[in-house]
Amino acid sequence: MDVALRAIAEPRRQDILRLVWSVELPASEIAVHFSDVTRPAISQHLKVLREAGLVDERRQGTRRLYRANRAEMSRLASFLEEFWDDRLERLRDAAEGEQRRKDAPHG
Amino acid sequence: MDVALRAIAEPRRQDILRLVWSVELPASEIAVHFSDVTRPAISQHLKVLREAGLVDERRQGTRRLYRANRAEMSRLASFLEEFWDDRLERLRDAAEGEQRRKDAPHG
DNA sequence: CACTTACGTAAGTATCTACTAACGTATGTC
DNA sequence: GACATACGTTAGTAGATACTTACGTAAGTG
Repeated sequence: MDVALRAIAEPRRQDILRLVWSVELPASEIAVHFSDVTRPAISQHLKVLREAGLVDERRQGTRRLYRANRAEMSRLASFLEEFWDDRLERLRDAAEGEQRRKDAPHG
Repeated sequence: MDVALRAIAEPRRQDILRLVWSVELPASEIAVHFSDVTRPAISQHLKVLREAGLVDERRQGTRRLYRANRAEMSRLASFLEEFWDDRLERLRDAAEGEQRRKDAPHG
């Protein structure tokens, strides 16, 4: 999960993800959209995204078609939402421990 | 926004955020929870989190009390959700162009 | 087969980053 | 004032990372 979070923390990879959000695109066409960077750099970003599960790859002849994996993106959004989750509050409680009694005695 | 995303991509800072999610804690007490790292390291992480707007700082005597900024975390979660948003789809459409017609219309 | 196309991979580099040890600073106590 | 406490900051370092150029490879074309 942290792998995916770190992958999407990079602006360049966010741009790539948006490009292939609902269209499948070959690597070369993705690279064309970024004039300030070489094709191998994009290839490396695609590798990071693929290993993070954020894009899927499909081969067609000599081409490799990429598309965003929305399910994985959804899990990523859920991860952030879980910061608000009650289950995590209980984990936190363990860390708080005595601190809580001092500040607000139950009653 | 990328600042916040990059800030939370670090597991150590995720742990810190969870600690101060609903309790205000002084820096030293936060540091105590991490035995494999020194206090200055935590101090530096707190700076990153503060500059990203993910925690608020309050001074009390010689101590500095930290607490998570839930509003900013909420905005961060929204940012990820916006990947699904129609507004972004339109931006992407510009990049797609004709490609869309050739493939299947997204139904 | 040679040649091209489309792409990943390797090697090298500059920059970033998470960390430690040492130092600086504000507040409180005597 | 001297001293302790709580904390940030600086300088330095090992490792990660985003990039470039050069090379490797698999699939198509003649």
